[in-house]
Amino acid sequence: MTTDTSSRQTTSDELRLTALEQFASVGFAGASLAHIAEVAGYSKSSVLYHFASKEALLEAVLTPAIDRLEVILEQFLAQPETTATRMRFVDDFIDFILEFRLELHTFINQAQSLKGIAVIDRAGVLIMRLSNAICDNNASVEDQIRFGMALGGAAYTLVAGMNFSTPVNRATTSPDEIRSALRVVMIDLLAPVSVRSTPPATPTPPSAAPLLTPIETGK
Amino acid sequence: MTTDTSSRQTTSDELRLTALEQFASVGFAGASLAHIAEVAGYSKSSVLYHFASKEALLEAVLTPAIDRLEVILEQFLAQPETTATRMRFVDDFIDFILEFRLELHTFINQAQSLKGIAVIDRAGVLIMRLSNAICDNNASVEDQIRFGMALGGAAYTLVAGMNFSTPVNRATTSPDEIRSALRVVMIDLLAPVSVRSTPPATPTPPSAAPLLTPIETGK
DNA sequence: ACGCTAGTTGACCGATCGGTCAGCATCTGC
DNA sequence: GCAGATGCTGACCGATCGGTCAACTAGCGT
Repeated sequence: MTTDTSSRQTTSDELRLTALEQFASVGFAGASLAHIAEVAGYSKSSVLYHFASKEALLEAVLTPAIDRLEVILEQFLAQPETTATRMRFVDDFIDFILEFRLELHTFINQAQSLKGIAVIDRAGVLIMRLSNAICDNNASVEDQIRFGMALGGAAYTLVAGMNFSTPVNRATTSPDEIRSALRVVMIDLLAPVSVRSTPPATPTPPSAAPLLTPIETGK
Repeated sequence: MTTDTSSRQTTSDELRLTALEQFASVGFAGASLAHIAEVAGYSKSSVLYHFASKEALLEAVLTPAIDRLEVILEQFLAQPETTATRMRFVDDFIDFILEFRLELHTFINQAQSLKGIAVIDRAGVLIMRLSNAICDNNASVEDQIRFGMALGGAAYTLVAGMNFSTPVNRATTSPDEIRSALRVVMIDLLAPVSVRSTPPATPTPPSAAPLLTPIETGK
């Protein structure tokens, strides 16, 4: 057995990585086993030797990300909710997004068409729980939109959105710069929904509901 | 000739609509001509009679949305920039997103794999110009992320994100409610990039509404 | 030397893909 | 009546899809 616990790259790993890139860029339906194999430097038969089917390959590709997300969520739900734990949660979540951006992008944009596959359904309920954990009680439509835009927006921006920037921009932007900017925007997006739960003493005067001013929509 | 200028549904229209739904839900690669035809109630040959190829069908599906987006952008760029014109632009943009959510979702999430198709490339440069128009001078990384999250987040939330909500929620949420909530969040996201003089935002309410002066969305 | 297992591959399969083509209605103008 | 579009279809094509299978190679314990 090649049980190499260290960082060595096994065939399985290479195939998983290549498949992930393909799934994220051309979609699950658009990525053929033959093409994945060719890019990775193997034959289609080899792919099907390591993974029972195309669906099994998808599961193997996404499962680590979903596992990690589940850990983060459980850890957050296990503690009593304070501002500190909530911030810790947001930071963990940003770590997750940055580390598993391709997996997130794959799931976010294709979950609807992949319903029925185990890991996809599992991720679906996880996203639901995540949404409830952040918006929890009296989740308004606006709160749900804030969460959805944070999730879908991050997935898009970090994967597809970058391709619109000039190559110069992409090259000169350090990961740390992206991370801190993303953090600011994410917190800005999710702040109004989080303010609600932990104002023990300090106000938020009733006149100004957190950030929002009622706006009329003509039609 | 069936030049019916009124709202009658021609075969071409039915096919376009069905194709749009399929492209948005299972992706361009995953949507087969035979399945589109079957759902619409025609044969695959009929689809290829009205549209020269699968790519031509995609172009016919996306072009109206891109045309509309181009008009909005040109109109904004033609005027001197004031708070009023900028708000008008944001409202137009939200109208656009709501009306063409499926087209936007299709383009946003599959542009990278469809590069080379005319309408996709055209949409790509349009998005670039749009980003520059909103972030214009000294666009920081954070500004670009804000724009990307607004764009990708809206596309996701309005199409895929809704599927996670309970059916009850989906049914009881009126379009107007969604629209106004989306407007608040979008402006919240894009406000800092337009009012750059404002110091780094503390989540406290008073500083939050720089350009949120209530304006009728004349539509 | 031996058998066993893991890894890899090409040949092959039925199904489906996008696309072509000849033909069948239906309607129009003459 | 009929010539010519227009709309639509089934039969068919080569290519590619996901997946199966037998065969081959290389290493390892005995």
